[in-house]
Amino acid sequence: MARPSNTDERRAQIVAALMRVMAVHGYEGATVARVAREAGLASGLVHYHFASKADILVALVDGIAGRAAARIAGRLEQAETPAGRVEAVIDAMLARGGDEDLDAVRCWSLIGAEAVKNADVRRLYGRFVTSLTERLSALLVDACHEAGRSARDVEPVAVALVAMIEGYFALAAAVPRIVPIGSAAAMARAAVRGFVAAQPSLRRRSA
Amino acid sequence: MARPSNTDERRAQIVAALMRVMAVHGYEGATVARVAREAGLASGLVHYHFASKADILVALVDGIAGRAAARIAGRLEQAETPAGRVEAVIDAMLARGGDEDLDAVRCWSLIGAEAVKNADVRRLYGRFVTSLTERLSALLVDACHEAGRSARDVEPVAVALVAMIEGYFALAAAVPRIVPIGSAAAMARAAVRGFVAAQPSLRRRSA
Amino acid sequence: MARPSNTDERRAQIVAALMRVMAVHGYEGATVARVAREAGLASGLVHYHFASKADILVALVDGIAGRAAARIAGRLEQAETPAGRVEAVIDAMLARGGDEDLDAVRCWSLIGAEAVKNADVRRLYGRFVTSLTERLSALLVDACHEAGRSARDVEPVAVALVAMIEGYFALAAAVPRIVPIGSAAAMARAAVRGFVAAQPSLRRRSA
Amino acid sequence: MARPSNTDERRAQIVAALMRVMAVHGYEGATVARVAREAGLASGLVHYHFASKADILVALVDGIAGRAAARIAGRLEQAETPAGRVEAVIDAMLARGGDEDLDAVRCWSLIGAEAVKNADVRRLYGRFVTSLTERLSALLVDACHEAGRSARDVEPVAVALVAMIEGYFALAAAVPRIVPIGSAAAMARAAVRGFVAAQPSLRRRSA
DNA sequence: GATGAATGAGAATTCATTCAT
DNA sequence: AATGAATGAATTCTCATTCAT
Repeated sequence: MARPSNTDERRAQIVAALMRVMAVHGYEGATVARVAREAGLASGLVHYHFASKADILVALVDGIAGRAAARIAGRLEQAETPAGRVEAVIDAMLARGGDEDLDAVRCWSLIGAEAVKNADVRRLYGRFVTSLTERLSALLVDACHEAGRSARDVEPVAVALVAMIEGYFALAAAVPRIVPIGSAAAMARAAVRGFVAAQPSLRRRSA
Repeated sequence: MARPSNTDERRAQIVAALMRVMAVHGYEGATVARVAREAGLASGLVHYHFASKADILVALVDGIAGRAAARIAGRLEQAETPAGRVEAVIDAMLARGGDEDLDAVRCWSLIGAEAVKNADVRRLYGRFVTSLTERLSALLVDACHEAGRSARDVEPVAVALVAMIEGYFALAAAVPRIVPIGSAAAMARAAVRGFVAAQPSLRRRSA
Repeated sequence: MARPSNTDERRAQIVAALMRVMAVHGYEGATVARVAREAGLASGLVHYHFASKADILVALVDGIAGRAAARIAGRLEQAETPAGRVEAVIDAMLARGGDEDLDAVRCWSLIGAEAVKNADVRRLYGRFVTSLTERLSALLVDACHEAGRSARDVEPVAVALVAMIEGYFALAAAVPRIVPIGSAAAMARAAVRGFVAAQPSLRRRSA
Repeated sequence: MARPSNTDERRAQIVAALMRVMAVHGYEGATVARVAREAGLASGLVHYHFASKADILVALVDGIAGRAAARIAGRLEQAETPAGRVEAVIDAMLARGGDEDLDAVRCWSLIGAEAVKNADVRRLYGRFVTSLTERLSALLVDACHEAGRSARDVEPVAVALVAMIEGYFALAAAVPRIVPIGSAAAMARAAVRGFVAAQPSLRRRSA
């Protein structure tokens, strides 16, 4: 009774503010005071809703990873062929834009760096990257089979794709001009095609 | 005249200490006091040799980038074919190991993040990445021509390669287990082969 | 008219919670939020019933001192000789146990410390200690007379007894193991006997 | 070379400042800023010499306990009889005065309270109190034997003496007026005499 | 060149208290 | 009465940088 809880909205508001501030100032530079000001809140309130600054970061990692997962799921639903599903994942990760996206990309890059020293972040970052790799591995197997080719040694390829994706994020965050517009997704798709084409055929005797 | 200057050694000592400390604690976590202790020096001395902490970082970026450039130059000398030269660059960046290397990789990943907000670092990081891209572009052109294929649209490919390289660094720094040993260079080479093979032939009718 | 006031119960509930929390965390460590949680109330409610945190402490001092006074009164009623009455007071203060008592003892010790800087607490603490001293003085006079001895210089003895009592509280609160079980009241009684015995006799020549 | 260390003086300076401030404001009220101001130092310097505020308190406990031990040792040297040695300890603890002493007494009372919740302080406080008790026990044994009396059950007496001493500190800190001047040591001495006199004689058959 | 003490501007965090509901 | 969100001042602690020696 009295005072219905608005914790969820407040937390979201704070996390969003952290993302915007962090995209400009980095994680250490995103002081609680700055985040609070960006969110239009008193700084004490931030700590009312989050136990520590590190917890806001964790929530941000969760949020960005969750939205990426949602985008992937959405695109996968509409894909019809195995190869299309691989491309759906690639597009979900690379074919996007907009200001909020740029902030998210910058933050994701900073999060990868934060993972080097912060165990919680490392766990979440590692979980996301690992699950992305596993999903891509599975889809690549299907894509190879559909093309009548062996699916051997697919995992390093999935890792390479993930590396390329993460690398594009790093470049977009730090040296935005270097990535030709629209090239990222196209190049990743091409890499997949090249890989599938290079796999040995399974129909040796059918010729 | 009395004491011969040892500034250069001292600076190198401090930069090396920053690299080791930063690999563990990140840039903000690498306090001047910690760096000095790691270097075995009094903390005041650090500021005698460097105007600011940021300057040490700049020297570190220079150092890591310079060593990478040297490795590239060394491998290029021994390469004999255009394709071999592309692979030489890839190997120079990805086919390595050892503890010092892991520190360097971690730092490079952190440097990429630092570039998001620090203009000096951004400039150096951007310069390195840009020059790597341009060099790869040129070598890819040669490799395509050698294979009798068109060299159109080579630049996005170079960028994709650089993204993959930077992405491997990010993964190795944050989620070391995920990259199968030795797979990074192999995958990058494969990607190049796939790209060249996919380019249209130049000699179709000249035969 | 609608809701019957429950202020008294609520206040008691809050004071009891402060005692439990304070026994563990000290007064500063007993945050209003912790006290409210311990009492099972919303933190805002605490300030509905008490103007300030300091007021809860004052109520706690009152409560502990009041219960001690009640115990003294109870034991005094059953004592029949002057010496027995002195011992009744000693026992009321020292011969007890139980968990709630340990909390009270700890709090009383903390209250003594708080009195050093907090005027309100000092007043209440001083009032209790002073009245205890005065009562003991009066009872000691009776006990001396009953034993046919002079009652000169009784006040410092009463103070010494009070000091011993307060000191036992301090030790029990901070170094519980050091006080042999049951020894406190016994030692205080012995001290009284020793004192009375040492007073000059009044009837030496009257026989 | 260069800058000879002055850490010891600085630490002593800071500890002394804490004692003065704490005697007025309590431990929580003795903010690092206030202590620094009292010591005439920049607040950062306090943390250069002490890792935490709690560490200053620990040093203060050490200091007060150490000075008490030194006073005891000094008086013991000059005592010649067993009974005199017990009184030497009592006097070392109770027969003193002066402003610095009042601060120390107040602080010691606060320290006893702090021991309730702070493990480090509890350890030091307990160690002091325990060693005081043991020393008094041993001296009481000698005093009893010298008087030709049994030394049974001496330990609770030592504890009672320590309780009285600590209690006098508590009273002096919180309700200074209540203790008649000079009465504390006298009463403690009297208590000891009463105790020894009450012990059974060892020379039953010599009569 | 070298040392390590000194400075002081923040940083995260806590918390009594207030207030809208 | 009751809730729990909101405020903002205060606190401990950190740290790059400066400086006396």
